[in-house]
Formats: sequence, structure tokens, C-alpha cells
Amino acid sequence: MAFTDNRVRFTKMVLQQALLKVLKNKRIDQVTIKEICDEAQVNRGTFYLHYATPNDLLMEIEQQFIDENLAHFSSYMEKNYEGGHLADVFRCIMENQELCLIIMGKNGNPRFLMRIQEMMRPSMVDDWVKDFPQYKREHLNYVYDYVFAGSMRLILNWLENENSLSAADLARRLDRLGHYAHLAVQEFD
Amino acid sequence: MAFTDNRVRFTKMVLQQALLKVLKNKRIDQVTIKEICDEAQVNRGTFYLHYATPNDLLMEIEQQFIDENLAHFSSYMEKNYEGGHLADVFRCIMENQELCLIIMGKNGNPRFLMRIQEMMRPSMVDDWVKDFPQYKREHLNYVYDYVFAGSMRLILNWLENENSLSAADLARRLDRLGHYAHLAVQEFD
DNA sequence: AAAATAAATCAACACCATGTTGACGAAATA
DNA sequence: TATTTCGTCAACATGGTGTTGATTTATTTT
Repeated sequence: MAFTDNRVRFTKMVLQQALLKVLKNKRIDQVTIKEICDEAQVNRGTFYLHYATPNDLLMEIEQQFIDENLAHFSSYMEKNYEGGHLADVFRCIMENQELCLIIMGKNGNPRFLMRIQEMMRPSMVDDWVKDFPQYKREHLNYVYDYVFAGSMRLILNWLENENSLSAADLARRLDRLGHYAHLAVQEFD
Repeated sequence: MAFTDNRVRFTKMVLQQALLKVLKNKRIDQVTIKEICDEAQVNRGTFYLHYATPNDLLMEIEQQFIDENLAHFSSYMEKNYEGGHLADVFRCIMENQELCLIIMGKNGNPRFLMRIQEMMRPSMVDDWVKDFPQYKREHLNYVYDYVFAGSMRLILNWLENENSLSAADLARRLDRLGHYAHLAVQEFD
């Protein structure tokens, strides 16, 4: 067995919540260790027992989000969901709007979106390879960067603007845009 | 007449060059005023005579880039270049690769790309409105966010990776991707 | 050319977040 | 119960910050 010490679980929990609260108002680079600890009502020295920087704490939050929501994409071979794979990520984001707005939005860590981008790449590109076996995988990878960046921009706009568009409508537009965009691979080379 | 004092011109110039040098290795949020001044061999107190933060200095650099390269897009009505308007921005970036890699890349200010995005929006969308008078401008604005984000991602990838692709090939792919993507507007609503 | 104005330098200052330490009490574990 | 681990607290040196006043140098004005 050997569970983690409950004191440690508590400390990490309140530190995470404190950082998320602070991140509503400023970027991760502007957050100080002191204000996290003040917000969490935890001694500053305790912070250093678990993390070195606020960004370390943020990365832990990000990792937990991936473990709890997106980890199955690593073994994407086994699954057979309805709809595209980007649609799955979209569903995860819809189910965690508050959190995603913070960790993926303006005040989050840009590297985090890159991680997700690379996690999704194989499954997305595999689908396209089936659609277009005659075109180079290299070219489809190229298109993937384009489609992912565009899709994430629209999703973040939607989260930040509390858009009138329904989630289903947004999902459909993302699907259509991705469909048309990846047709461009025909004219590569 | 009344030119700016040459002492001021010199100070600002070396501070700008120093910041650009420092930004090759770290993000703007991690740059200290002290290291800028050390690099520029300028007294730290002098920095405060002209700027309050390193970001202020960066914004001045960004503004100069816009004034010298992209200002004419504000009065885009008058011009009649060959090719699309995104292609014009692409040309500017090609002509200033070193600078753009710094101020638009990973270590730059994310807000800067947003500024350019909004500068380019009217001319791009106007073109599309001509192509698709039957579709709502609102929808074409939507597609624009997607196309701009995707295009910028590919351009930055190209700058950062010193890609084997020629500039002309990249431009053609951007054109084709934008063309196909904006066809998706047909299926909106 | 001389006087007046503006800019840059320099030293000094208080301020604050940082990272670390050692001592102590409380909680968890064996 | 005995031991280990964790959180707290006070203290410290460090380093960047933002400001001040005095001084020197460069530019502009008269």
C-alpha cells in the first residue's frame, strides 16, 4: 500500500488551488512564491520542500490534467471513439472549461499546448493517411501543425469570450475547417 | 526641425540591441533591467529615464518594426500588391528573419502577434467577402482567426527550424491551406 | 562664445522576493 | 512506544528594484 502522507496531499492541494486562483489575474511568469503561499496559507519554506518554482507547481497541475483526461491518447491504438480525435480533446476541454481556460489560456504555459499537440499528432495523422494513402506522411504532418494551431485558437477564443455559439456548433466548425484544410495536401509539391 | 538629442538616440539604440541579444536566450519575462544595462554598457539609472520595464523596451522595438514594415496595412485601401495580403506579411518576415524570430518566436511577446493579426484582418476578410458575397462577414472573420493562427504556426516553425523548404514553397503552401480552409465557410450555420 | 538646458553617470538608499538554514512541535509510520 | 517525516517559524545573506541627489558631459539657445 503506502499511501502518500496526508499532510503532503493537503499541502500540494492548497498550493495548486492557490496558484490557479492567482493565475486568473496574471501570467505564470509574474507569480511569486510568496503570494502563492500567502493565498494558500502555507509557510513559504514548505513550498521549497515540494517545488523550486511556481512553474514547477503549474507543470504538476498540467500533468494531472493529462493523466486524468488525455492519458489514453498515448495508447490511441486501442480505442475506437466516434468522431475525430481532435473532437475528443475538445470534449475534455468542454468538461473542464474553468481549468483549461487558466492553464491553456493567456496566463498559462505555452509549452503545455505544444505537449498536447504532439500527443494528438499520431492519431490525427493516421486518420488522414487512411484518407489519402497517396500523399506523404511528412506533408500530412505539416498540415497537422496548421490545423491544430487554428483549432486551438478558435477553442481558446470560445472559452475566453463565453461565445454565444453552442459547443456542438463549435465542434462542427472545427471539423469542417480541418476537413477542408487538409485537402490542401493534394497541392503540395 | 528639432531632431531628437543624439545622446538619447544612442542610448535607445544600444538598449534595443542589448535586449534583442538577451532575448535569444530567455523570454522577456525573465530579462532583468540590470542585465540589459550591463550588456548595453549603460548606467541602470539611465534605463529608467526612458522605460519602466524591459517589456516597454520590447514594445518600442515592436512598434518600430510595424512603423517601418507594416504601417501601410493601416491604409490598405490604397495599395494594390500582387498576391494576398498575408503574403505581404510573409514577405516582411522573410526580409527580417533574425528580428522576427526574436520578437515573434518563443521568447517574444505573445500580444505582438495579436496586434498583427488585427492589423491584417480587414484586408484579408475583404478579399474573401469579394469571393463569397453570399456568406456572412461574421463567419469569414471566424475563419480568419483559424487561418492566421495556422499560418503563423507554420511560419514560426520555418524560422525556428531553418527548414529545407524554400520561402517560395512555404508561401505557396500557406496560400493553398488558406484557400481550402476558407472554403469551409460554406458549411457554417 | 557663453549661458542655459538636457542627458548620462555614479553612489547610496530602502524595499522586497528569494533560497537556505537550524530549531522546534506535530503528524504519520514502524 | 520509538522513529521518521513534515510543516512552521525566525533568521540570514543575496540580488534586482526603483528612487534620490550630486556631478559631469553633451546639446541647444541666446
